Amino acid sequence: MRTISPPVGLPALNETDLVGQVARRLTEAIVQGRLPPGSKVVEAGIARELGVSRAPVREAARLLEQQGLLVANPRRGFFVRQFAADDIDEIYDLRLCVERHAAVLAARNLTPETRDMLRRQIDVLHETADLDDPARQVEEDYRFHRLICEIAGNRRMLRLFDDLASELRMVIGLIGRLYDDPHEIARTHEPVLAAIEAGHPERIVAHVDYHIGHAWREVGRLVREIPPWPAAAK
Amino acid sequence: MRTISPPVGLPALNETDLVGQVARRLTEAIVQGRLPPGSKVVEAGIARELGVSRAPVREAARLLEQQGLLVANPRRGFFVRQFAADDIDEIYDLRLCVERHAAVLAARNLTPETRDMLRRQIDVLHETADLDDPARQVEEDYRFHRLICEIAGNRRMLRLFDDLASELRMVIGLIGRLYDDPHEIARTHEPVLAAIEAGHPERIVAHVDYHIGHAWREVGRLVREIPPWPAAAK
DNA sequence: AATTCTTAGATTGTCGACAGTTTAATGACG
DNA sequence: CGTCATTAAACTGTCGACAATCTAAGAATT
Repeated sequence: MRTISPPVGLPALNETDLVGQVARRLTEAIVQGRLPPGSKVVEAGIARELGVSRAPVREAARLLEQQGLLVANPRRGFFVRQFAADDIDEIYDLRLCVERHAAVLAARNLTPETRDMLRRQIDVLHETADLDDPARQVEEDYRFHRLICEIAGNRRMLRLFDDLASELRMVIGLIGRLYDDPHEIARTHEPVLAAIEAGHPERIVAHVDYHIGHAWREVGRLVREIPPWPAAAK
Repeated sequence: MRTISPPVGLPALNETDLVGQVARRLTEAIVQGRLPPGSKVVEAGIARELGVSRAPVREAARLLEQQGLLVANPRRGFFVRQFAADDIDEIYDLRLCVERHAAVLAARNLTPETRDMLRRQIDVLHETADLDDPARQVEEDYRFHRLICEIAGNRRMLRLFDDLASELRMVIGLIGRLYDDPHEIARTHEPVLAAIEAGHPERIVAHVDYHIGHAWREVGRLVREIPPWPAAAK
């Protein structure tokens, strides 16, 4: 005797989504540097470690490959991606191009609700700045930029942002720290939001350029300083 | 007794890349409309039809999912993507944003060689226009735009272009025809190249906007005219 | 000692099978 | 007749196995 289907339309969490879980675990391991760039990802090893078979691991690896965290060599296996300085330039070049556009669109679609969401996120950034938790800080930073893309309302643009962010998360995670003064970072988001609220395309682009350009230079500098990745084992 | 390894560094074609082959076959079937939008892609069926097991089919499907041709419903299978009018808008919005930038970068990197490649591709477009082969025409059109992205020199941007193009190819393939006068299309590429050769960012953006905007309106119109896809079987 | 050949171990690509879920068809009931 | 349970078929998610290939260690050769 089965009772009625659930009345509230809940997102229906994929109870047994092995592929997703494996993908998350792998991502975590990569970002935390436990799987250093250049190292081989042995399917059977991961599978044994997680108590699953190789099939879900393979599919998860393909996912991470598409996200740019892994590189596949046919008949040779998956390897953790190695980033060079010019990868950073590519990512930020594209990101800048897209986020400029996203911000302009977001301004066009801005409602009181979405405006408040952005403001609240800046508050969160300030709160997080006190926690001395770099990973969390980076995460909340992305959340702000992601919000802009969401408000822009182009799903493909949002996906692109997520892909670029996943690569950046890896790089930044490996660098370890990013910002010297987390509060300063929180502050630099404010003029971006102000420009969006004002709705002047030129001003928006100028502020986005300044903000992202800053991060670009910063990350680029750090990558060039600590270049040969931690331990390209194997 | 094995002779020496081949002296010339050839690309080493992946003899037995089942996943890739399956992916190509599937793509073909989708673009040609044999797998209509909304229809279910049964793994076992495809596998049997191609004489392989389900594993490669699954991985190929995941690939096409990332490319936006399929949609995965957990525990329910893969379905051929259904495009609505707003999908077209999303794709072209993003494409415009990216190609503007690509064209400006291409102008910056332009060499006599790459310039000639672009010119030659326009010639090819004119030649193809006489063939009355819409699919080929669309293909050569993409080749021109892709060249610009290649010359721009950002690999991630190129990949984004390819993904967007693969979605557009599907839509346009299903629409059947695209251009009334293929020669006119060939001609409209010329001012774009001219602007890139001249190297004025504003002029480049203006011409790219005009060219892509034209295609946007055209495709948008056709999609709205022939809206409910051919046969959303199943 | 350095380089090439040989061989054993490790790893990927692919396959067929099985359990659990979804879907469609059938029949019961209002 | 239409709605709701019941059952059978179809399909996905996952697994373990096997052959083909790659990798690395050791032997042979110069």
